[in-house]
Amino acid sequence: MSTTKDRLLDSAEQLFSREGFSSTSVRQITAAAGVNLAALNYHFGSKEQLISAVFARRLGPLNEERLGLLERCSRESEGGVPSLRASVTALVGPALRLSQDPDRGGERFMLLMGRAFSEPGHGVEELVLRQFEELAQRFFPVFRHHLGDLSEETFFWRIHFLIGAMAHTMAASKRLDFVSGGCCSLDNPEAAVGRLVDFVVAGLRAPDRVETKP
Amino acid sequence: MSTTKDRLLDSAEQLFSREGFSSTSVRQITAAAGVNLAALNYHFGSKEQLISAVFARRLGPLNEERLGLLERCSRESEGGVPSLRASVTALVGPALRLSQDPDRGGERFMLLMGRAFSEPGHGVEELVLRQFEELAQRFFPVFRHHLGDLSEETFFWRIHFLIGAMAHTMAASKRLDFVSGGCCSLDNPEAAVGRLVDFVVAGLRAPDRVETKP
DNA sequence: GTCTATATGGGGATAGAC
DNA sequence: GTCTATCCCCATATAGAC
Repeated sequence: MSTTKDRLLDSAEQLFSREGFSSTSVRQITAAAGVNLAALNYHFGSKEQLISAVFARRLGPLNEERLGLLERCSRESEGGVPSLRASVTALVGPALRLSQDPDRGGERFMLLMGRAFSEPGHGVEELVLRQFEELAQRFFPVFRHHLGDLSEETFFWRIHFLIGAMAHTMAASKRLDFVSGGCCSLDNPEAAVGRLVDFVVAGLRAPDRVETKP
Repeated sequence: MSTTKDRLLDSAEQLFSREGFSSTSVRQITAAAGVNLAALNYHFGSKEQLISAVFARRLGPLNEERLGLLERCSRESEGGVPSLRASVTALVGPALRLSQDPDRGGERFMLLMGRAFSEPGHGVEELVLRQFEELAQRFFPVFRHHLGDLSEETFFWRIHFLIGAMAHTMAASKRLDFVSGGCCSLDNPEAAVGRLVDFVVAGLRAPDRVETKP
């Protein structure tokens, strides 16, 4: 039997992903969860703290999975440094698989990640960026090891593009349907991971043609 | 002298980009514009129609610029087909330059584009996708001409990644500051365009390693 | 075209009984 | 932990005078 707290988290995740944070009222959430209006404030204190809780529930395990994969690749590689392809896969694979797993929020949670940045003022942006810092500390040095030819500026720009391609793939599968006229979809996560990694690794490895200003 | 209508559009653009659509009230908008509350409904009919108007004002000229650039490249190329690099530049260049031009909404409008997709229910998503269709009709055949080796499915996935990298670059310059520890920024749009094009063209051209299912 | 005043409805949060 | 009832505030939209 699911607890009141869990039902609130589930209903909130679903409604926030469909309607946005501001457009979703606590009355809608409690009604959908089949619990009393006052239970929300009792368990979470406020609507804002509920929003944070919705994110924290998914983000922790996701990032642990990414770090665990990276570590496994490190141990299995000679020299202790995983290949660029393997490390990019460790970063984007868990996220894309999560986005197709209905038991862990599936597509809903990925839509929410997009919203975290584009609908500010709920404290979520900070939460997500803080979680990201831990990833950066572990992943960036590995990337840098394979991309020593790039200037520092170009290196970070490339990371930025990588994040963009990944975020868009997670959050915008509906737009993929649209641009492809229906011929592509995300139902095969492993193929999507492969395609994303192909694209990103080639982009990261492109020669650095932009002069850094002196 | 700016008209009431323009002042409402400017204030709305600014507030929507900072706070989101639902969180911004018509009272805030009219107060910031220094006009009467009722003027908003008089000129635009409703808050929703104002939102659409904010987008339509910027999106039309932007896409015309992109199509114009593509056409110019076509005329200047032998055979009438511009290079992959030139056509990608025609697509992403105007958007990145716009995002740095305060006279045309600058960064504000780019944040709004992100919000258009992540805060639904205001009719904006449809508006943006409709505008995008015209771009697709002109740009996609050129891209396909240079990427004949890819399966159709992989081709559209690559376009999807291209859009992701572009959208993220436009909307998320603050996150670039963050991931780079402050060493990168968007103040030099031409360098940013160059870096984005380098990354994207290399990604598009990567060999197709994913088997299409039979 | 612009204003004031108001109609009408919903929002988040809480006090206090059970 | 859960409920009811309620406080107080703000939302969008419009009617009707100027």
